[in-house]
Amino acid sequence: MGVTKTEIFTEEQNRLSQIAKALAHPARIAILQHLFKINSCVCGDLVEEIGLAQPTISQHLKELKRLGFIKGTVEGTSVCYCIDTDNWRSMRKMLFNFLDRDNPIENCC
Amino acid sequence: MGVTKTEIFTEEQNRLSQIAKALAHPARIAILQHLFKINSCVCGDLVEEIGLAQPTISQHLKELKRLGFIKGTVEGTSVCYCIDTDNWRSMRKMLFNFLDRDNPIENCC
DNA sequence: TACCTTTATCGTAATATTGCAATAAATAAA
DNA sequence: TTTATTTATTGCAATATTACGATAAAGGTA
Repeated sequence: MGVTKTEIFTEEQNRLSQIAKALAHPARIAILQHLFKINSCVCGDLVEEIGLAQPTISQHLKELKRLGFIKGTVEGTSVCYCIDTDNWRSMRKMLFNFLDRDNPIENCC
Repeated sequence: MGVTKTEIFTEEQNRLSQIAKALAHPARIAILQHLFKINSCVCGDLVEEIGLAQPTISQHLKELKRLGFIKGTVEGTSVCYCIDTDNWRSMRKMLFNFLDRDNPIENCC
């Protein structure tokens, strides 16, 4: 049917997959990398930096903002984006907790 | 268009987004969690464990296998799945490297 | 006010994803 | 060989995602 059956999964499973989904596009990875690289806000140079059309970048920014990875404040005619540090840390922590396991059985199959 | 423009991104950006995409579904999170929980292989009880139809689970397993998160070996009529430890660690490392940053500027906006 | 700049939204086309019934494939057991 | 069991594949319908042109919205400037 094309729609995920969220109701049969736990809160944690749904949350983890949502966080992962936000990172599941190279443009959104690139946006986050750029924000960390310049170590401050970004005010509109993402379109030339990344090479997608302005509406497309706007859409990706909206998605990152929806999940809480970034926040944006209006500054004159432009909007200033930066990492939302608190949310970034909490989502990173969730992913770390999930990923930081090791299967002690090296060759079970 | 609906198709991601992979050619304008770096190898790393594409790889990271692919890894994230594999985790971007609660069923695949649940499968991996289950594999870690039982701490060994799983031979076909995932359908009842998760609650999706058998072809759907098979599809998710295929995707996890394609990315290298799990591996499966035929064992009689059934197939035995487990975490692919080496790949798991290397993909985890990539995600860690990407996620383990902090923006020193707390409130730039 | 009129104009410019910047970002968001709308509408739409192309493609991808999710889910499952039906069925095939593979192997074990009778 | 026939039958049962388990998993993979096919085909399809419903929905989601990606991308962008056109345009709106918001605020600054002349």
